[in-house]
Amino acid sequence: MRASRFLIATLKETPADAEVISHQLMLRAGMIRKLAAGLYTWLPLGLRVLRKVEAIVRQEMDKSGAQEVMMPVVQPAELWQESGRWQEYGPELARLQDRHGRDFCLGPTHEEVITDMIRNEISSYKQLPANFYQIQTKFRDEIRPRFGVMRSREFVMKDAYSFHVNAESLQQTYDLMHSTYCNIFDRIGLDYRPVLADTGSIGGAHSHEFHVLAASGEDDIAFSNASDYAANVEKAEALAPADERPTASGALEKVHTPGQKTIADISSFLKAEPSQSVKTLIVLGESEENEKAPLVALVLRGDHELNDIKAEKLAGVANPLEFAPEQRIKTELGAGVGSLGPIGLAIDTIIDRSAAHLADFICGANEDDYHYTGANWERDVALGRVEDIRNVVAGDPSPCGQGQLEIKRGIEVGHIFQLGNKYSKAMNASVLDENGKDVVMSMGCYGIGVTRIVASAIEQNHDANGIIWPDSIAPFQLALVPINMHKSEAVAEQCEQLYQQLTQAGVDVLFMDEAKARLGVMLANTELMGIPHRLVIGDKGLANNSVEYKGRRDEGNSDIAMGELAEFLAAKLGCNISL
RNA sequence: CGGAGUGUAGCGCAGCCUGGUAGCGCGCCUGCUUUGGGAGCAGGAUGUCGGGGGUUCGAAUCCCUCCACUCCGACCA
Repeated sequence: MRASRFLIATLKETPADAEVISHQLMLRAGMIRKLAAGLYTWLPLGLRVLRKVEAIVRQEMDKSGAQEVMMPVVQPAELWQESGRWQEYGPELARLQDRHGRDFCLGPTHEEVITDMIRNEISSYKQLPANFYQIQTKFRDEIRPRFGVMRSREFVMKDAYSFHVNAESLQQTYDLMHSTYCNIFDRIGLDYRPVLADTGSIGGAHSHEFHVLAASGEDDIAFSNASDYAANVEKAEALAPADERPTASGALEKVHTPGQKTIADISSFLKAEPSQSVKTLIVLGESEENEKAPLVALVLRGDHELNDIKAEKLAGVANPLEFAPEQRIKTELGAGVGSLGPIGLAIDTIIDRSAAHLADFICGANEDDYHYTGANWERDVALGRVEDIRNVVAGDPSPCGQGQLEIKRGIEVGHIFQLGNKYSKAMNASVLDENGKDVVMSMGCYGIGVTRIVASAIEQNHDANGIIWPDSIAPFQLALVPINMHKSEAVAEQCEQLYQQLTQAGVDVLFMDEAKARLGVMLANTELMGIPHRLVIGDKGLANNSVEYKGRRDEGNSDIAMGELAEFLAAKLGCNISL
């Protein structure tokens, strides 16, 4: 590509509304432009990267045996009503009507459409297992789009759906997708981890997320420092402490704690560690329709955080989790939220494993401005139902039994699920088995955020001068930079010849052929755009029969003799070049 | 939706408090000079000052209202 015929839309200054580095650099390098909140135009430079990511994803999916299809973005409401998600999905599902008043939505995902297709097209177990994928635009009307294409409303996703006669077959394809995803992220060159995950609103049993590790990530990932165990913090189990609970050593005492409400208040007021106290959260319990939900108390150690997802899955707790209104707490429990505790509490109480392990702890006395010290389970209050309801923290023992947990931030770029028969059952998608009997298919689904990969690659690969693309997805492999081309026929000729030869060898070259462009501008642009390899051709070098090479991560230039250039570039670019 | 903030040229911003000719830097166009790391000089183009309403002789500036966008919390690839 000749720079004179390519839109180089670099910016010197960082646009004010870009927060994270990948968003800033994508704007500055001229990859994307914002059209409206969460909607981006991909400029030629950005699209080149996006296409390279797509190509890798497509190759690896094809290699796994999956078949590519393309489903509509606009989907009829009937299918969503059939699966129940027309109601379940909420305002994130963008709905619209056609001119006849028929309801449609913009597809945020395609389980319904693929299941509809499969139930019509596949009727025998002999056609299974089968895995279909597409790379396509999705629309989710996110509450708060942010970070550029990292969380946009319209984005490109690779989504795949597999169909099976039984759970074993599903597990096989799931494992195959797991390794396919690893291949994809390995090839792109990302620092990532597969982690155990919650299945969320898509539903199903087993699930892994693939996270790119980056400080700007929106998820917390817990890792074992001694094994390859990794899980989303939402999902990571907090084990019960292994040792015995200490025995009570002090007497239960009620102390006046005027105005001390938060754990931090109480701890400093009583000169105790937050970990020596418990906090008591009141949430709504499960209820029948039209019935007032009962209150349920959740008891955690003072320094721990409630894990909503764990809590709302428990029997007796409303799903989704909802905190009780303060007014109800006050009237029904007789004390405000700052003074609650398990002792003498007349509602169902669920105690976190770590809180259950405390002895001589501090808790609210269920009377405003009073707390207990020296409280002990069994002695002062029955130790009722004990569950895991907290987020793990760094230093917790790993649930795998080896080592301790560390916590890092991750960007979710892929997610694989075993859906089971959630959709196939609701939509009556079945095949005949070898006995001629109807069997509802099992399904798996597998997503990759293609646009998000582009942003996360930048999050992991940049410096003060701009983007540093991994070779696998760079918009151009090599920048060809002439010095004073308009003055030197030798430079012009040599560049033109190199450009032709490299292009013919299949190398993606950006030839900075704008005659009067200043060197500094060209160099700054190639660095900002993150082009991994660069050749600078000038009269001085040519006089010595050499050109200058610099890798994007290299400290300085190296002079390459013309005679050795072909071999040198072939090694750098991993392809055959003859000059 | 709740909380915080911002809308002035393609981008980054000043002007607003205290009403009176719409500005600066970068970018863009023309010419000349320059050319081994974001050039210099000279000339030039570009604005419904987010929209609507009000106050006023007069509004970018004051008041009301609507809209958009960004950031902090719940969603997810």
